[in-house]
Amino acid sequence: MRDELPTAAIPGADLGWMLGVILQAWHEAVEDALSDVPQGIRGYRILTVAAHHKPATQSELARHLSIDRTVLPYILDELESAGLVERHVDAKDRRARRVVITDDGRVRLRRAEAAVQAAQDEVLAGVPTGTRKRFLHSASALALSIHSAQPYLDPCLAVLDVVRE
Amino acid sequence: MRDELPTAAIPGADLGWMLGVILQAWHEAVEDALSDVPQGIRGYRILTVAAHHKPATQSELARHLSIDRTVLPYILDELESAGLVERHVDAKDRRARRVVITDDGRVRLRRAEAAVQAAQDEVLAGVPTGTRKRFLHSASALALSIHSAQPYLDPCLAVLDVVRE
DNA sequence: TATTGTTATACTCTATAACTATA
DNA sequence: TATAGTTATAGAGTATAACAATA
Repeated sequence: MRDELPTAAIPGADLGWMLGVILQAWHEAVEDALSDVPQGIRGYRILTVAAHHKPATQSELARHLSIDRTVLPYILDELESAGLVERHVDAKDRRARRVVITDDGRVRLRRAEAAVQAAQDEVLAGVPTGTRKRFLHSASALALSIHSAQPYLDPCLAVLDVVRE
Repeated sequence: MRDELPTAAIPGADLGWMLGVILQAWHEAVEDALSDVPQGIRGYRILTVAAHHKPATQSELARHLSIDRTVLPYILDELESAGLVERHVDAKDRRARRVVITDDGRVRLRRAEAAVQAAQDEVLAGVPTGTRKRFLHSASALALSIHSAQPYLDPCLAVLDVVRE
């Protein structure tokens, strides 16, 4: 370990600071691009998971979004009253609700995905293609490494367990 | 543009999500390692800037930390009453206070830097050295690209204007 | 008895507004 | 008049606690 760290190169610009700068720019750009999706980025993520994974329960969604489960109801209420998702009682465990995306939800998601992609491209536009690729790939590897090492007994979301259509 | 994006590869794990996972892990580990520094990460960053840059005003520090200037007083109060920094009235503009680090502050910072480094190493330990290096370098390039494109008329902090001892 | 989802409440954090002292 | 720093207050966001339904 003890790599050639940019941390040492620019005092005050530690890794956390750098990631904060990037993430903040990403958030602003993407939140802006998602003005027509209820609850913005959170609503978008819920739609994404609902569309591409097998229906998750609210607890699973909460863990995936890294928020408390008590925050979910009002987010889902908005998505549901906008007709983008539905809460289905799980047949095997009638306490749990599976969040299912509607046809309208899929249409809205499709538009949103394009908008998010465009916004993200703009955030990344300041560095050359090679740097961009290296950043996306290494960030992906690192995030999955951290995520899969989470001490959850009950795993957050089987991120790799994707339902391919 | 339109690179081979992990975004498309793993639905629900967009760039913002990945950075959030990494940054959260970093925050937890580092905040933990900085238990003896008043105000944790923020206190640490203030000490770092005060030690390695020419003394910044509180407005400059606020912008560097991406917080409102009204949040700084209570942070500085703690650092000052712990004897780690001092507020010096700027001779050229008696309204402004320059935040200066004390000798005790430098000692505390030295310990803190080692602790932060160790914590960060642990966060990054899950991926191979090459990935780690690529991540740190590309993140650095991207963060500086975004940061220098900020629409501040009054620049946040001349990150490159470092005072080398 | 434990867990899912829900609601109400309390708490934390942040930003807004108003003030002072300088410019 | 505008800006740096400060303070008090209001607002947004979050978690804590208590509840009903189900396991």
